[in-house]
Amino acid sequence: MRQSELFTRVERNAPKDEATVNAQLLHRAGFVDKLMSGVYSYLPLGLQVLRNIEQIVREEMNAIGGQEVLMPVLHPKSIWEKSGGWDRIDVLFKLESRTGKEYALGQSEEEVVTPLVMKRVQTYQDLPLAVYQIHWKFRDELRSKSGLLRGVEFFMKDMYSFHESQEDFDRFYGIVRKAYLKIFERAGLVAKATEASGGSFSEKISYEFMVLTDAGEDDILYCDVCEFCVNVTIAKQAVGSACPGCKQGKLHKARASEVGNVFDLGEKYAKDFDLTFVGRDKKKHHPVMGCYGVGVSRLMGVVVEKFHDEKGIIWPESVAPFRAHLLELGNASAKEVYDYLQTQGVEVLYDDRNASAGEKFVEADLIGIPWRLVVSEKTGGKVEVKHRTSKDAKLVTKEELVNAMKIQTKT
RNA sequence: CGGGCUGUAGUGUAACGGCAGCACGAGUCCUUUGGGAGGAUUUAGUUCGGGUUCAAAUCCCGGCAGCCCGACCA
Repeated sequence: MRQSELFTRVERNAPKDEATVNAQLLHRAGFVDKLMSGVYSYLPLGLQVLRNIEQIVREEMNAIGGQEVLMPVLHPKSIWEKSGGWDRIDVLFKLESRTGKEYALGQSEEEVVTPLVMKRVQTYQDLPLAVYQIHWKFRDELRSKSGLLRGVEFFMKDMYSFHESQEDFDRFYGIVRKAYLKIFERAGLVAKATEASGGSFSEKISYEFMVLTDAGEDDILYCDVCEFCVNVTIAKQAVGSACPGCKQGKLHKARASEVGNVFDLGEKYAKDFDLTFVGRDKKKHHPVMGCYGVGVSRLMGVVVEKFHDEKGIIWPESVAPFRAHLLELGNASAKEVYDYLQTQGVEVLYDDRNASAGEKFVEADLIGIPWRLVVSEKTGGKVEVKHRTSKDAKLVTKEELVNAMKIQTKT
């Protein structure tokens, strides 16, 4: 992609109202544009990051047998009355058409997926089943905040699983848990599986996947030795007390952002929508349901909160909008290098603009693409390669570039 | 939803109640080109409605919007 043709551009100043790093940097670097509080447009660079995260999530969900579907955002009132959500869920957006019909905007999709699955599940042989989608969600939050971290409209992966027994749900939960930790790891993050309350729809414990960041909204207690971690709102322990899990470590308190969650829905929705299957005992049963979310757009914000410096964003290679940022300085032309990299399948943003060297460097640091390549009169036919996190650059020929960019630098 | 702060050009910022200015950006031209270059020229603004006043960006009231704290976030 030629940067001269990119329809967004960077801004020198941060918007004065934004206090969080992700809101400031993503706006300045031209990744997103705020339409109103909690609602964003994703511009070319931002959309690419969103798609990259989405693809990681998709691959991991497919790997555990999830089947992707796309369900409606506009829902009839009737399904929300059946589950009781119409009156109970205060974040539910409700609309009325010109003929007076009432609708809801999806804030979660149990009401859609349960009847959908009911049409295709007859016996225990059809179970277990897991379907998911990656789509917009709407929640009428009283207060959006912190850039992409809490929106009224946000992009989310939601998966729903159906099981013939509680034991089978528990088994599957373990599989999803591993897949989730892998997703966050691939996005460059370390997440903790945290015990939390099940909310008003479930008496059972739920699990939240938390990334430690001061920009988050939750406080968690975690063990410094084992994996034990609990949301402070339901914690029975105090800061500094011994870990109830391993009995060795101490509990520490930290601020965190919830990037994923799991709910054990039991038989609630199956009963609401009368979803049954014929079991091995030849009798009718309600399946046990689970629901699993990953906040895709929030994840993008959390990545920026975790990976930035005073100059700008530092994208992990797995989610970066491009692998390389090619700058041509002065009268030199990097067109040949650009064409070559494209034949090698390297995603490259080519800064072919007529701008000063300093401006190009500053903007490249702000945008945060992992590898910076420079072609100038100084590089004498070679290309200068530098990782965003490194101070040192080296000169290589264009044929050596692909190899030179394989060397990972720790962020 | 309660409380606080704030609304001036695309962005950032000035202007005692008295001619709305500056910087960056954007357009054109010239010179520049290794860490936000220089010159010439052009472009673009007081959130909305009411009130006080000879006169309102400025004071008062209300709406709307943004941010922050809290509550909320099945």
